[in-house]
Amino acid sequence: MNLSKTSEYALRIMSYMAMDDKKLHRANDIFESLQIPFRYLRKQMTNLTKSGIIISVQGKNGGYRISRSIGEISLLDIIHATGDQQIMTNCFFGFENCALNRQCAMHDKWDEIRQNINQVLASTSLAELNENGPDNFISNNSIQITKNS
Amino acid sequence: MNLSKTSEYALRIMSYMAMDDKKLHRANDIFESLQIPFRYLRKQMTNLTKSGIIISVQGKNGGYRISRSIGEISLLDIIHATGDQQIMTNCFFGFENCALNRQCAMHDKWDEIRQNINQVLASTSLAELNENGPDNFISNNSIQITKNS
DNA sequence: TTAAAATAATACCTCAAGGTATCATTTATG
DNA sequence: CATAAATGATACCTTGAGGTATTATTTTAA
Repeated sequence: MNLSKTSEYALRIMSYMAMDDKKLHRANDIFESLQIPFRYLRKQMTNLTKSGIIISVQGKNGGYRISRSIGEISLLDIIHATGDQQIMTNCFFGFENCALNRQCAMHDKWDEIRQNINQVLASTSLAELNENGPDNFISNNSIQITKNS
Repeated sequence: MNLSKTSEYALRIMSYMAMDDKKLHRANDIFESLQIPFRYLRKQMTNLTKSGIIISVQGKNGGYRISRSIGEISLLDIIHATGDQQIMTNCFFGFENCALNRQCAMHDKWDEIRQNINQVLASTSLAELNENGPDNFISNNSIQITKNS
């Protein structure tokens, strides 16, 4: 009933990058601010690049940059970019055909919740998050983690 | 962003048992109707018994029965009975201290969603599900599964 | 042109949720 | 009392998400 860790990470990464949205961010900088396991972060930056939501510049002085205007990127876009297409689409009881055939006893109530969540995620942009105050989405319980390459 | 399979199963099991709430249901009957993997079902029936939401009668002619009035059992109760206490309590970004210390940029919007979900789950009883029509929460894409004990 | 600093690719490891297998225990009934 | 029919306890297997390790590639700049 929560987002996957991968989606949480992606949301934090994109939020962080959006603070300076024209800058080329190095994986190492993101790691030092967000404390996401470094090698996993690296892997995911590549995935996000493949999804097109960020672009990468290889080689020395390389890094990552947000590919579009932060006003045009919704939280739902970010979640989708992680490959998590199934955000709140399933039947409450987990029935495969619920949406198609007969509806389960929770269908209407659950559908309302799903639509609500999707609406909030789709209508909240990175730009809007930024307006809620700088860096308040960065972890505030930072136990220092060492990088190990 | 979905319930655990275990919680889905528990909801289906309880919904099924609620259709005849005074009856002693055998695991085998529940299996034949719901097509939940038999041995996993058996294990979970024992877990639900330990949680107190159902009672078990051992020995020949034994089975399981709902322990309280179905008007008094909410969907949230059932989810909690599976040990899933974390239903929609977490920070959107996954920060540990968000609720306590500084709030993340999504705190208010997300809190509203969480409260909404919890309110619906806590206020919907098994009795109410039953009113939505008999057995419409039973799987309708039943591929016959064999039991193997 | 070579070394250093960055990302990319690939393969592997770990752990918990979901699922399976086996044996033990309880109880009704012939 | 013995058997069958039910649940209980316990241990193990499987799979995918999350995480790690190693090597390759790209690019800048001394």
